[in-house]
Amino acid sequence: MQPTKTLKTEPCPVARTVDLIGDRWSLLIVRDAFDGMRRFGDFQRSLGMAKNILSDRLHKLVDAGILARRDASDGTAYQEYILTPQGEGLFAIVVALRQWGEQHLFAPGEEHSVLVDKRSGKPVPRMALLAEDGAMLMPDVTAVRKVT
Amino acid sequence: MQPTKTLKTEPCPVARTVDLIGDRWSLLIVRDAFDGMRRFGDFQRSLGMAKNILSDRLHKLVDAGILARRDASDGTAYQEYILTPQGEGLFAIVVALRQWGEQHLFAPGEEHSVLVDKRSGKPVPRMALLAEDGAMLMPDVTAVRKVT
DNA sequence: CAGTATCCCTCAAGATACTG
DNA sequence: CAGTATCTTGAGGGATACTG
Repeated sequence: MQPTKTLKTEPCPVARTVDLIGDRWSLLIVRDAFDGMRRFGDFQRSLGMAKNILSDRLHKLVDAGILARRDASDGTAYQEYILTPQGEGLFAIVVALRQWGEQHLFAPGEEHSVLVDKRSGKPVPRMALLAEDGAMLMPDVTAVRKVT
Repeated sequence: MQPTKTLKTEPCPVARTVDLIGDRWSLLIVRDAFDGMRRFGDFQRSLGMAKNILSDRLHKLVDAGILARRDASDGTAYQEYILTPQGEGLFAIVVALRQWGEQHLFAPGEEHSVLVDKRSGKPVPRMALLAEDGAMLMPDVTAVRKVT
């Protein structure tokens, strides 16, 4: 028996994604990367996590093709971790998590961070799933189907 | 020290959401609930997880206001678990996880499930973050800001 | 069938010391 | 500063037996 069942071979994409990044830290590292963070120490201070765990997660994210490890741009001997195009694809996930949390996990008036459009300075609208004609797709008009 | 640092009081909504549902099973239970699943045994068979863990997760999801526990509609003595409005709000997260997984975690031609619009039968478009004027918002034109 | 209770084990996570 | 290595702990997860 494997102690924790692997979901890597599940036919459901949700399951595979959760298996890959559904842990306590990976998505928070990615969030910080979206925020422009690149260096080991910056992540570590920002997240307050143990360095060995951070090291492990960074390697896993690199192996998964989500982050790329590069020589630091400032000429020091160190590395920096930047999002790959595949990693940038996680934006929708991070935004969806953020928007749900903003709406449901803060007391009224409680301070929290919001995502804004840099150009206008205004908070971004709520993300939604749209049909081809632009209508909002609610859960009940969608279904899961198998394809190859 | 608490063995696992709590993120419940973090100012970042992403962190709080991850703390709440960022585990191996919660989002898969929610996924199944979106698929119309309601009964304990159905979840258990679908997910293949230990019953005690399922019991624990269902309680936590109920406590979090994501699922509601009701008497079964078929007159049996048992309960069913259905998504609350707050739980339905997780749709965007599940869809975002699904779409990223579809794109990055399957070999070409490998069978997987897709989300379709029931009315047209066609796969739904990729979810994206849109500005008020309908333009797609890429990560680099957004920033995180604190508000109260 | 729908759970709850118990036991066990693994691994994620943390603390700390160490190296280049 | 940027990591790696080692040790310890406890929570998460699993198997199984039990109850209504």
